[in-house]
Amino acid sequence: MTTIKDIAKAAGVSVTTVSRGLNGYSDVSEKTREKIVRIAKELNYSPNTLARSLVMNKSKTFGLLVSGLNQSSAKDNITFGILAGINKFVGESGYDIVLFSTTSTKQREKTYTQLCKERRVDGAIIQGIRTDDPYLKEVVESDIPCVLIDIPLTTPSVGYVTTDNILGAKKAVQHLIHMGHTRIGFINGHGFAFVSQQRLIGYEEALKEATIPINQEWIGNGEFCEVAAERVALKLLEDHPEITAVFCASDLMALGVLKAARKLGMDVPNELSIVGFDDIILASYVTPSLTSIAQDTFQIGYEAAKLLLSILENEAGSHVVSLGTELKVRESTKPPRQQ
Amino acid sequence: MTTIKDIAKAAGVSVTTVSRGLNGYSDVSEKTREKIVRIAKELNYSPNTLARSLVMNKSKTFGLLVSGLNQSSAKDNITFGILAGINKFVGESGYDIVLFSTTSTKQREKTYTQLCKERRVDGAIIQGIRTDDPYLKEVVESDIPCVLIDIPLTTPSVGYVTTDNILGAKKAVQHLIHMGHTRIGFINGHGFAFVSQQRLIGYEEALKEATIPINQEWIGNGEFCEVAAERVALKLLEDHPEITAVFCASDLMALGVLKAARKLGMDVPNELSIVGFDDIILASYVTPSLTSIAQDTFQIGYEAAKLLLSILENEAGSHVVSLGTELKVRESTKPPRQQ
DNA sequence: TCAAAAAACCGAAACGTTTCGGATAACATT
DNA sequence: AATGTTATCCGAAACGTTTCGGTTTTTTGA
Repeated sequence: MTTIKDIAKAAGVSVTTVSRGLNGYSDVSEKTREKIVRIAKELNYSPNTLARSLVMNKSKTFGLLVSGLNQSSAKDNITFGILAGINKFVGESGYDIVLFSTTSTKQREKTYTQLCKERRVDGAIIQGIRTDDPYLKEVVESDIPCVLIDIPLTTPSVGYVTTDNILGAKKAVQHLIHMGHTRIGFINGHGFAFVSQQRLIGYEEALKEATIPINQEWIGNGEFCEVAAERVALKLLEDHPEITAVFCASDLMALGVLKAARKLGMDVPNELSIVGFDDIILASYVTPSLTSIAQDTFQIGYEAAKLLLSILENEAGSHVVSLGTELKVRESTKPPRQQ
Repeated sequence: MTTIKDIAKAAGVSVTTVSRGLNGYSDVSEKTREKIVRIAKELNYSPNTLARSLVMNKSKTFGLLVSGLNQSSAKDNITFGILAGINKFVGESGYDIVLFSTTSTKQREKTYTQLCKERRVDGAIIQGIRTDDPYLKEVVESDIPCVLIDIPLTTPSVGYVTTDNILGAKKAVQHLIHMGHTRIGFINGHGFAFVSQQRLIGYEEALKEATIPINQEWIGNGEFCEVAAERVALKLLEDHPEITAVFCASDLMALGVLKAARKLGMDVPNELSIVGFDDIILASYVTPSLTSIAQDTFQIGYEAAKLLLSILENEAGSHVVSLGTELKVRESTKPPRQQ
C-alpha cells in the first residue's frame, strides 16, 4: 500500500509538499506538482481516508439509521425509496454512507451518540423510529448534525423532511366526500408516529369542513400493519355496517381492509370504498387497484441528504422541508349506492 | 470529545493501561480495570474507530457495491432483499457497511480498488454488475477480499453466492411440459449476466430431456426490462402463434409478456401460459397471479456477508454457495387447450 | 532473607495524513 | 548593497489509538 511518504521519497520532496501538491495548494510549483501527480499515479496511490479523517476531524461520511431494512418491510418499499434517494444525492456530492445496522429495537447495545461518534460521521439521517424512541432524546441533546424523516424537530443542528400529511389525508377524505360518502371510517397507524397524528388531523379537518360529525367509534388503530388492520377492519365493519368508505393511513393497511371486506363478502368498491396512503407499487397492481395518496419517498431521501449537507455547511435557511402529495384515483373508490 | 488520554489522566494510569484495560487484556488488575471502565462511562467515552482502524489496519467495515439502488429497480426489490440480508448478518457480527454510491455506470471517477483502498474496507460485496464491467477485472487482480453475487469467480480472496439457476429454469420449463406444453418460448435477459446463460441452459436441458426440439426463433432477449420484454413478446407471439407457453428469466419481464398478451387479446392462462423467475412480491398480486421460480434474495445477501467474513478470517472451505429455488404455481399456467 | 517468578504497569513508536510556522532561494526595489 | 517581496519548500507536531519491549512491584518458594 503506497503512502504519501513513498511518493515523497520518489519525488525527492517532503511529505508536506506531496500533500499540498496533491491537494492543489498554491505554494507548490507547477513543475513539482506535475511530477508528484505523475509519480502518485505510477505507484497507484490512493489516499487513506482514515488518516485524513483523523487529522481533519471530518470523515465525509453520513451515518444512516433506518428501521425498515429488513425482510418484513419489503412490501411497502418506502425504506428502499428513501435509501435510493439518499444514495442519489450522496453520489453527487462526494460523501459516502455508512449503514448503521441497528439490530432489534429492544436489544441495542450502542446509543445513537456512540454510533455516530465512533465512526466519526459528519452527520446522520434517521428514518423510521418512533417518537418514543430513546434515540430521539439523544438527537436533540448531542449536537451532531442530523436530519430526521417524518419527525418534526429542529435545533441549530437538526432538521427534518416530511410530507404534508395533513393535506394529504384531507385530500383522501375529501375525495370520498365529493363522491357522496359521509360515513367514513379511518384506520390509522400507531400513535407513536408523527404521521399518524397528522393524518388524523387531516381526516378530522376534512370532515369538519364538510360539516360531517366525527365519530370516534369509526376510528381504529392498525399499527401500520396489514394483518392488524385486517383484524381491526373486520370488527369495525361488522360493528358498524353503516360505514360506506374507509380511509387508511397506509396502503399496506388498506390491503388488510381489502381482505377484511372480502371475508365479509363486501364488494369493493360497490359496497365499500377504500383509499390508502403512500401509493406503494402494489397499489396499482392489486384487484381492485387502490386509490391512494402518493408521496415521493425517493424525493424524501434526496431532500434529506441535501438538507443534511446544507446544515453541515452552515448554510442559512430553513431546516425543514415539506413535500407535496398527489391523489391517485383508481378502482377502489366509487360513490356510495343510494339506499 | 473525550479520549483515552483523558481517562488515563483521570485514573492516574498510562494510556497503555487504559487501552489494555478497555480491551480486556489480562495484564491489568481487576481493580484498575473496573476503575478505568467506570471513568470511561462517566466521561461517556467512545473509542475513535478511525484511529483504531488506522493502527490496526482493519476497519470492521464491508464495502457495498450495488447497482440497483435507484428508483427504477423499486419494482423487483431484489436489491432491497439482498441489502436487508447483508444488513442482518452484519448486525450480528459487529461490522458496519459503507455504501459506495457508484454513480452512473458510465461516468465513474474512481476504480473499484480505489474505492476499497481509500475507505480501507476489510472486504467488499458486489451485486448487479455485468460480466463485462471493468470492475470485475480489478476484483481478480486486487487481492481485496470480495464476494460477488451471481458472478462465478473464485480466487483465494474472492468467492460468490448465487442461486441454482439451471435447475430453477429447468423446474419452470418442466412444469410447463408436465402440463402438456411443447411449444414453449423463452424471454431471456441480456447476455452480460451469468444468470441469463444459466437459465438458458436450464431451458434447453428441460426441453432436451423431454425430447422436444429447441427452436431458436422462440427465444428472445428482454434485457431484464418490462417494456423491452413486452415489445419482444409482442413480436414473438405475433410471428409464432403456435407458442402456447412462455418462460421468462424474470418476473418483471413476465409482467411485460402479460401486457403483450393482453394487447393481442390472448387470454392468460387459457391461450398462453406464463412462468416467471424471482417470485417478486408483485407476482402474487397481479391478475392473473404469476407462476414463478422463487429465489430468496434475503438469504443471498445473508450468505454473501457470511461468506465474506469467513474469507476474511481465512477459514478453510468452499468460496461458493449456491442456493435452491422453489416453484410457486399460481394462476398464470394451465394445460394447453386441445386443438 | 534472598532469588526467582509472576503480575501489573508504562514509554515510546507506529499508523498516514494535514498544517502551522518557519526557512530558503530568487527576484525586485530602493 | 541592503532591504523587502514573493515563490517554494520543509520539519515537526498533531489526530487517537494499539502494541512492543521493558520496568517496577508483588508474590512465591526455598
